[in-house]
Amino acid sequence: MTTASTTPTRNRRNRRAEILDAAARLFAARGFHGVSIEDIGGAVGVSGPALYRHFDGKDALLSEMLLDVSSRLRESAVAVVTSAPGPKEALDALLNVQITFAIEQPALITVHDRELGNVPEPQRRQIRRLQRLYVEEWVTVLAELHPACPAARLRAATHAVFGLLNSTPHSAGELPAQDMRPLLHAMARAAVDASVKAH
Amino acid sequence: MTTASTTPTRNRRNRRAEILDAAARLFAARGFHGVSIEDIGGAVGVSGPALYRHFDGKDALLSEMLLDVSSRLRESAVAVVTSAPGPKEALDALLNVQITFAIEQPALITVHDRELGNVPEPQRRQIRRLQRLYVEEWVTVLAELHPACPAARLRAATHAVFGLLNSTPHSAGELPAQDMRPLLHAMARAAVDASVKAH
DNA sequence: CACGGATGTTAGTCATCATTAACGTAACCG
DNA sequence: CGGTTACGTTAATGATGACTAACATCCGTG
Repeated sequence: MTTASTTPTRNRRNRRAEILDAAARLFAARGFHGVSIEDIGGAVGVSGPALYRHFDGKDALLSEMLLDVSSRLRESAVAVVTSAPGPKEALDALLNVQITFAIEQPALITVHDRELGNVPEPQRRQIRRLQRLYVEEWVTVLAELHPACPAARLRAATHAVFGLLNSTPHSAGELPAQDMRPLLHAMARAAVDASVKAH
Repeated sequence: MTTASTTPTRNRRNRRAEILDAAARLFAARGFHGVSIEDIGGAVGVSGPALYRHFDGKDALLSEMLLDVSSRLRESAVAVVTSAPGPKEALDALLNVQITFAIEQPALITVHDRELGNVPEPQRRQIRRLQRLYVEEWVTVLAELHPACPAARLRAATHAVFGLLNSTPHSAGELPAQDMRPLLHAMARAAVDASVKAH
C-alpha cells in the first residue's frame, strides 16, 4: 500500500470520528436496522469487521453517537443560559444553539430524535436523562418569561419548536443556510410567543 | 375453535385495516427494518405468514400504507382549499387538516415522513408526487396571502410548519388533545405569519 | 351435500447480518 | 533487532427474518 499520505497519528485519531459521521448519515437515511456494519465500513473505506477495532458493536456505536449529541446539546444550553443577562436573551441563545445544530449536523439531529428506541437499556436511560435536562433548560427559561403559563403547556410548546427547527433536514435544498437561519429563528420565536398568549 | 364471537364478514373486512394499523404503530416505534413479519402478525393475533393472504409482502404493506396517507392528505387539502371562501380561511382549514391527522394518527404521520426511503421504486415516485402536490397546496395558499414572498421561502416555511405540527407524537402525554389542538394551531399560525414578515 | 375460495397454520428454504476467529503488517519502543 | 500495540483483512458461525410450500378449516353457494 502506497496510499498513506497523511500523518498516521492523524488518521488514527480521525478514524473513530469518521466512522461516527458516516454512520450518522447512513442511520439518518435508512434507519438503524437498515444499515449494515459492512455499509458503515464501506463508507469510510475499510471493510466490515474493522469497526470492532473502534467500537464494541453496532449498539455501542449508536449509544455513543446519541450520548455525544445529547451531552453537547445540553452543555451548550447550560452554558448559554447561565451567561445570558436575562430570560429574553437566554431564549434567543437557545434558539441559536438548536438552529446551529440542526443546520450543521442534520444527520445527527435526525438520528437523535428517531433512534433512541434502538439504544440498549443501560445507556438509554442516561440519554433520556440528558434529553430531559435539555428540555428543562428551555422550560425554565420560558417559565421565567411567562410565569402564568402551566409547565405542561411550555413543555409541549418546546417540543413543537424542536419539531419546527429539526425540519431543516427535510427542506434541505430549498433555501441556502444563510437564509434558513433567520427564517427558522423568526418562525420559532413567533411560535413560542403564540404558545403563551393568554397566559 | 369456539372463540369466534363476532361476525366473520366483519372480521374479514377488518383484517387488512387491522394489520395496516398495527404495522403503522410498530414501524413508528421501531422503524421498518426493526419490525418483523412475525411482530406484525402477532400484534393482530395471527402468526407470521398469514399476512401474505392480505399483502404481497412487507414492502407492499409499507407502500400501501404511505400511498394511502399521501392520498388522503392531498385529497383533504384540495377539498378544503377549493371550498374555502378565501386564502385566509384556506390556510386555517389546511392547518386543521394537518393537526387532525397528526393528533388522530400519530403513528401514520411518523411513518409517513420517515420511511419513504424504504419504499421500492415504482411506488416511491408516486408517493413523492402526492407529497409534493400536498406541499404545493400549502404554497399556493401562502403565495396568495403574500405574493411578494419567494416560493422557496414559502416552501421552507411549509416544511417547518409540518415539523411543528408533526411533533405531536413526541410530546404525547404532555397535554390533552383538547388543549393540544388550539396550541398547535396558534403556534403554527404565528410561525407562518412570521415567515413572510418583511416580504 | 359437495366444492371452492378465503384465511390460517406449521415447517422448510435461502439471504442477510452481527459478531468472532485467525491471521497479516506496519509503526513504535526498548 | 525483538516485541508489543494498533488496525486491517478474509473466513467461519449462529441468529434472525422474509418468503414459500403443504396442509387444514370454515363458510357461502350451487
